[in-house]
Amino acid sequence: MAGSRREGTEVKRPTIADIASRAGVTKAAVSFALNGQPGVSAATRERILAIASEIGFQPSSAARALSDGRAGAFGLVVDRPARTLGIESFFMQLISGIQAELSRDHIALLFTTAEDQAAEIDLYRTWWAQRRVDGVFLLDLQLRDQRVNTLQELRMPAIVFGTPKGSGSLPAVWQDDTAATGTVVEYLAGLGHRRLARVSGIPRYWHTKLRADALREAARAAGLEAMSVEGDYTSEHGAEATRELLRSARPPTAILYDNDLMAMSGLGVAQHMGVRVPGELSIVAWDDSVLCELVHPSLTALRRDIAAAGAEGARRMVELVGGSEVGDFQEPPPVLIRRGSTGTPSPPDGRPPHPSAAP
Amino acid sequence: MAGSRREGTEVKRPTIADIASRAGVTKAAVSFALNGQPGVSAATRERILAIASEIGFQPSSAARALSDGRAGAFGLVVDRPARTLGIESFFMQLISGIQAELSRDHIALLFTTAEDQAAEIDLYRTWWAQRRVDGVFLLDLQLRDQRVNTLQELRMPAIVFGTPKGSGSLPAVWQDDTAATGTVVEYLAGLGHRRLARVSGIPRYWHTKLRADALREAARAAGLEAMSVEGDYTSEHGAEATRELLRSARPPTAILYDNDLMAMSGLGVAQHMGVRVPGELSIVAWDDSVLCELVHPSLTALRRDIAAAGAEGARRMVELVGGSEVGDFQEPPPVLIRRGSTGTPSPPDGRPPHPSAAP
DNA sequence: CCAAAGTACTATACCGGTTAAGTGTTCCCG
DNA sequence: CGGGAACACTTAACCGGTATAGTACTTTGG
Repeated sequence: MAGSRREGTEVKRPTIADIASRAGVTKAAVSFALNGQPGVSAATRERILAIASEIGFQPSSAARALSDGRAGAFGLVVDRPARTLGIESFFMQLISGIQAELSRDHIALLFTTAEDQAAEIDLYRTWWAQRRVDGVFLLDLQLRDQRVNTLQELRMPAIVFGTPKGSGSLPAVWQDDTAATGTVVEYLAGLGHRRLARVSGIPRYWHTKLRADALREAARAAGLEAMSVEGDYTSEHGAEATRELLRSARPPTAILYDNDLMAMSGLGVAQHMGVRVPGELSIVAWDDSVLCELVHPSLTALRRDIAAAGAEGARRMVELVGGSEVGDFQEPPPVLIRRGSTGTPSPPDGRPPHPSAAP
Repeated sequence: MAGSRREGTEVKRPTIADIASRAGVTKAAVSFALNGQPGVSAATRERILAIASEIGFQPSSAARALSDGRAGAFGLVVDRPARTLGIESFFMQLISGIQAELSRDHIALLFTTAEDQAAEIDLYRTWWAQRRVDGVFLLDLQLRDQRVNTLQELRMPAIVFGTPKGSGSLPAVWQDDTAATGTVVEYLAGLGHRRLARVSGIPRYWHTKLRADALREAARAAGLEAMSVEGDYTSEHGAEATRELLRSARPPTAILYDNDLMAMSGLGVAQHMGVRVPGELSIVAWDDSVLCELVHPSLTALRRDIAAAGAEGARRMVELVGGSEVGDFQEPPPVLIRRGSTGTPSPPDGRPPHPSAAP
């Protein structure tokens, strides 16, 4: 036969029918035995289990999905531009945390990127219509997030990573951005800083807004000045925002960046401008990563156990599709890792900041 | 009823049976119409298609998988330690390239991390036994790679990203590490360098070996000295290896690092030791990324179109599971992006390398 | 004008699981 | 000793598609 499609080479994978005929019982009996259901004697169950493990039986995910209406898989979509690095170790950690929880139940994770939010929503609709997934994990909740509406409309189970704000009926696994911001402000105030700045992430994200509000409030409470410049997580914006802040009439003595990448490029800009870190400027990064340890001085950063959050989200997802009522979960507060980029600010304006800056 | 499992809230998703009853035909007729098979009149086909799109019909992936024996999904597993960042933008680009190709056919991608290679192999076995995937993408081929044996034994389709060496019968999408190494050596020799070094990746990887051999050969051909230090892609090893090289009796004037992260920490070490870059030391990174643009001076790097490779791999995977014979594919040669970290080496030993180094 | 061929379907089996309902034994108890 | 329950299964339907065989009706040709 010409044009053979590797016929005959396919290895027949065992089914419960194979086990049944070997054990001399019916498919139903095998199913009962494998699933721990009553209806078979201990001896028969034993024999069936032995045969199953001997021939390396694993149930067909498709057959099971078709039969019990569960896909046995969850979905995770990213629609951030792929080039904003530094955030990406986040995904690896999140995924390994999620998977650690799911692999025990042989649940798979569909992971992919999408061009934009519209494409992401399309993907949810398609996945749901095709019964590819039993639910999805949502990231980076936005102020009026269309995804939440769509998922609620589809009655599609979802767990939000980020913030319970604006998640509607969707359960959230969240870190307390407000408290974490307070921690940073307290720490900097304790060092003697009086003028703080923040280079924010994209303002349409909820966590950006929460952190902005928290900074304003914490600064007010501590009697500090606080200013904010908008960034977008890229190093370019981090650099630009930093230049702007340092050139201003009353530059801050400490800057909190919304991610590690911007913090890192901010450090580079400061050093390039002859501003000593931490002598004249302290730097704090939100999201700890190897990047923070890599630069000189290394960056003080807020660390969060992302894998643990992923695992918690996965657990809640399993409960949710199991039909339980699931509530929000607040992660342990992020820990401030103190490194070389923060310190007591140098004496106020008027003194020459450093030798080489003399006109 | 207590303990209700959200009964009654489930939205019934449409099936071909729904379309059939609406159109007044049988399921078979609907199937023929939807799949462009003969057996229905143009008018009926039209009517069925209209109903299908009106009710938003999408075929159940499980039913289709069960029926035609295809999972409609491929798998991708990473078993690198999650903390070696800098490499990770690689995955995002690869995945988006793969998905760009697969989404057209509504094929899904299962992505996950594994503790080690044994866990990765277990996962392949499980996926295959459960018919979860139709094939897998393999990364970071090792010298005697157990995964290749397992996949061949299972007759499980697979596409290798990396090198055709040691991939056995598995088709590979690969970049020419040998030629790329030659490009770098030529470039550095042209600048006047005579002593090159390389901080390698993990030696059990094929591409590490290929690059090592290529460097030795290219250096010999150009009449240059070449040395090699082993790294493992982490910044710690990059730093340590760099210190070792720069402290040696005859330090190199140029170092090629096997990834961006090591190159970056190598730059930090050099600067910390008072070695001017690129004056006294030129630095080249394998794998371009935002990191390379972020540091001062920015890093000369080899750039590869990872998304394009992913797309090519996905195309070949589809052909492979379709039963076609699929061969290896060589990617266009990586491009050397010249940045500030490379230049003409300063005059040979004996001159004081820099002011502050005086005893 | 009637058989052969084509058209447009229908009926049905199948993929590999799960599960409700049915059947034949054995056991227990009044 | 007879009837019901408990046990250990079997039978058969179902999930939602695909594919093959069969059927009724129309068209064609010698």
